Amino acid sequence: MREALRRAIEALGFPAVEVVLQQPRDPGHGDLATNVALKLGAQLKRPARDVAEQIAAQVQLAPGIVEKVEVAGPGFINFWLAAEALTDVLPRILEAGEKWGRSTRGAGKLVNVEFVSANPTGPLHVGHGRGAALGDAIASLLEATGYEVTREFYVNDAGVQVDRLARSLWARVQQAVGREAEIPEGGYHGNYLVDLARELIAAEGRGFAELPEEEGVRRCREIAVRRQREEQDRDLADFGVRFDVIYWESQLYGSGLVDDVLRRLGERGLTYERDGALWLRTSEFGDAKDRVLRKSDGSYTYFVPDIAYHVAKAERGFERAIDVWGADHHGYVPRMAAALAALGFPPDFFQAVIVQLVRVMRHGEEVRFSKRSGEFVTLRDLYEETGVDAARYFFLMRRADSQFVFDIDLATKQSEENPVYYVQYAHTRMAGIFRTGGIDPRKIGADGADLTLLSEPEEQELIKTLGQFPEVVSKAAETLEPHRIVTYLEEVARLVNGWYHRHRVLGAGADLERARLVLARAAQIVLANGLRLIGVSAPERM
RNA sequence: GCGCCCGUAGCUCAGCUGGAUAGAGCAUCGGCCUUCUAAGCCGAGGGUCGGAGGUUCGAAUCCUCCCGGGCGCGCCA
Repeated sequence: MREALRRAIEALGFPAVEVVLQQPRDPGHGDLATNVALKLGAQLKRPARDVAEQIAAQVQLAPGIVEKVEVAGPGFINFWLAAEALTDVLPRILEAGEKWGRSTRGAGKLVNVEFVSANPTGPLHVGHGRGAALGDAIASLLEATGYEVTREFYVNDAGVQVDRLARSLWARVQQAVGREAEIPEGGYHGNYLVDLARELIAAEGRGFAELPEEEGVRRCREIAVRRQREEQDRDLADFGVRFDVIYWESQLYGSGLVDDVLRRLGERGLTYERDGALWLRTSEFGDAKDRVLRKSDGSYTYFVPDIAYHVAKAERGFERAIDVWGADHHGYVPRMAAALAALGFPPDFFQAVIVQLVRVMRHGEEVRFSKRSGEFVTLRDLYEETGVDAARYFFLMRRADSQFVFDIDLATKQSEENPVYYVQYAHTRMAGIFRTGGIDPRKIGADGADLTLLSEPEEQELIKTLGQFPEVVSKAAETLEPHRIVTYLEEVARLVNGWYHRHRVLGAGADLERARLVLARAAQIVLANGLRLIGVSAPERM
């Protein structure tokens, strides 16, 4: 099609332009349309309609594909496809089954998708949940487009925050045996540490509190970190998110990579000393200013291990590193990109996806959360109340960079007001047809079915839309935007529900029923595949 | 003050590498259950696409400025 247009343009002696074909939103404008004549008209300074007429007359299309060509509006060329060409996609969907929508664009390249990466200092909150849903869906999208994906969680177990956690727990241990102790400055006040301290005393005996402070804090650190990590993993697993690799910051120090990175930057002449500190010339690579690597007291800033961590990703064989970061970290993107550019990494190696904060509304008012005060909505609280499907769907139905309001009341409604069920219900209805008909959906084939009988407008629209799924998946993967899948699924569900309501499948007459079963099966496959990509179940019954 | 993101229907948001009358869900109003699940369908009302300029045959989409909201701007993590 595209090729035929290109040839026609060439034959007419017009300059070469990119031929863009799109599906017009108005069915009155055909099945496919192109605006090449408008582009050419502008370039040639000739009326676009004349150019369009010439192209339309010149273009030679394989018979049986296009039924009608028309020039319309300011110079669009509209095409109407023949019935066979349109329904041609249905057997392909049935044959591909679970694989429908997949592609091999990624060509087996290794990609690392790092997300959540919460400090091991407390339970995961709703913000982590949005990151988890997003990262997992991005990973799934990349897998669907042929990448080899590793889902990774990075643990800052060597920093100040963990130290504060350890000292906070130690203080709780002292309190548990009746001593006066205060949570240190910047420490963690959450009740989970009170519980953990009590547990510790129960398990280890009161003697635990008598340990020298240094050793007590050290053991508290180990115990608290292990405990928090276990709890986070449980929260994530029950949310349907699993990681292939948990990468510890402390691993980096053992590997010597941290010092190595500093050395490599120095060799390239990209560092300098000033005011007793060591600086990296990130401003030469697009950052707003240079950054400190080693403070004047001799210790490293967190920036150094972070750079080393990303270098390690490359050394582990990954060709792309995608990080899902909260909005509060967006300022570090140019800095990290600059550091990696300084080390000679290609610009497309590192990509950060910024996820905006989530506000949670309940009963019409905002639920505030803060780790300091120990009062917040945890991720587990949220999905235990709304269900995993609803929570994941809500997190993904909006663009990552939109600040959005999670309405718990809406998500928990078991009624038509809840958008989660809309897509699932469309899938359920298709399943219901097969169940009622006593048909095994996996055995439905298109062989021998006369698909040209699917001539109702609702059927034509639905078929066209089902055919777009692979493109939608590719685009979503390319842009790292899972919400495109949700938007698409809602469109499919709307068309499915409208079709289902207006036309019967079972009992429509032998030939028509046969054809409609193929369409119902194709719709079910697309809905199921799309839901799987975003980590939401596709139920048989509701 | 500087940087990034956002500003589209009453509410929550799609649409943004420019294209034909700006979409969905919720909310409001009116219809539809003897037939594959009404968690549904059909219809109606509702918009200066934050504002002002500019580029273009054509701007929600690109550019500039302004207004409003969020986040970030440390030898903190």
